[in-house]
Amino acid sequence: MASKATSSRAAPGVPKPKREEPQGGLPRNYLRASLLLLIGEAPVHGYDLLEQIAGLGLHTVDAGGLYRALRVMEGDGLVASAWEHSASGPARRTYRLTVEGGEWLHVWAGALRETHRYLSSYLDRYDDIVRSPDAVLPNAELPDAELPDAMLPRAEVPK
Amino acid sequence: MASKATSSRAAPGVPKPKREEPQGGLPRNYLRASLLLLIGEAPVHGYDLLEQIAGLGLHTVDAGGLYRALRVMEGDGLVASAWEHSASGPARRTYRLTVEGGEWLHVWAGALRETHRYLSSYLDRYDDIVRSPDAVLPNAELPDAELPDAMLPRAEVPK
DNA sequence: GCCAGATAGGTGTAGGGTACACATACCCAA
DNA sequence: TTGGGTATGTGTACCCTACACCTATCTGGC
Repeated sequence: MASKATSSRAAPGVPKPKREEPQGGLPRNYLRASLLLLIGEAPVHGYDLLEQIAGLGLHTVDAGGLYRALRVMEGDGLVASAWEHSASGPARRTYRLTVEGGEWLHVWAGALRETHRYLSSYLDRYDDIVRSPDAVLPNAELPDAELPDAMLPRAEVPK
Repeated sequence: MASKATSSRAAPGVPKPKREEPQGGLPRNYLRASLLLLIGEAPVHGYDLLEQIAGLGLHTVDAGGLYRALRVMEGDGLVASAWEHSASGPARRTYRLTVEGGEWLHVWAGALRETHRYLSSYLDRYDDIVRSPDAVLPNAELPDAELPDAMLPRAEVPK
């Protein structure tokens, strides 16, 4: 297998696993959590969020989904918005955090902190397996050989 | 609000947010990833996994979902199973990793390592907000006051 | 014997978040 | 006036998750 399918699409040889989704192994509802954080840092509008949010791991955000999430969050009372008519370009809807949104940001941060700890545990155990001499694993971390690069959970796993 | 609803159920006062789901902010497909890790450590059967997997953050796993995931993973060729008739108790289906399953474990570990880094970044930025004197946040991390403990993303956020 | 309970594995299904395609409108420069 | 960047949205299918429910085996107590 392997051959040469570096094209972000799944290799034809792979039977079923279509886990090359953009969000790979990011937390559930991470979009919501990220939006709360960014809006909590400073009031922003959607298009700005669309560009900033890549820095939190959401590289290929669906713009529509982001705007939809914002409207839903406003409906839930987590954020509030106001139109801002700039001299250049279309009007922009600027969001700010509500009190309840702030509470939820705290809650989310707590949950993500716990997730962070569990991931540390997961990765430690994984490293133990890989380093283990009596590796149960069929083939341990081949430096740069057979591992099919087209079936990644996320599009790319840099660094 | 707040009052006294420490009962793992959502407080009645909360308008919409039903984010008190068991899996809170754990990664997407974390069940699959965890099963791969555990089976990679040593061959096990489903019921055993059901008990072990809590150690990875999945405290309230749905047993049916776990068994279903195992069957699907076997259908995908990630694991292989064999019946084991013990002297005491019902027969158990023991799973082991296939070569392809091992490759996917590596892939998942890479994705989760990246997620781990992004969560570090998220939490750093959150701490910056909380510590910030000119906090944009309506109310910063009340030590143990108003924060409603019944609307947690995960059931409990210990330690 | 019989029944409760632990062990062990499984199905049905509704809900919700995500991904992808597509639509709309404003403003500016060529 | 046409294209492209800015800015905001809708429609919808898919798939994971959560919850309820079911079957079967074996052991121990009454």
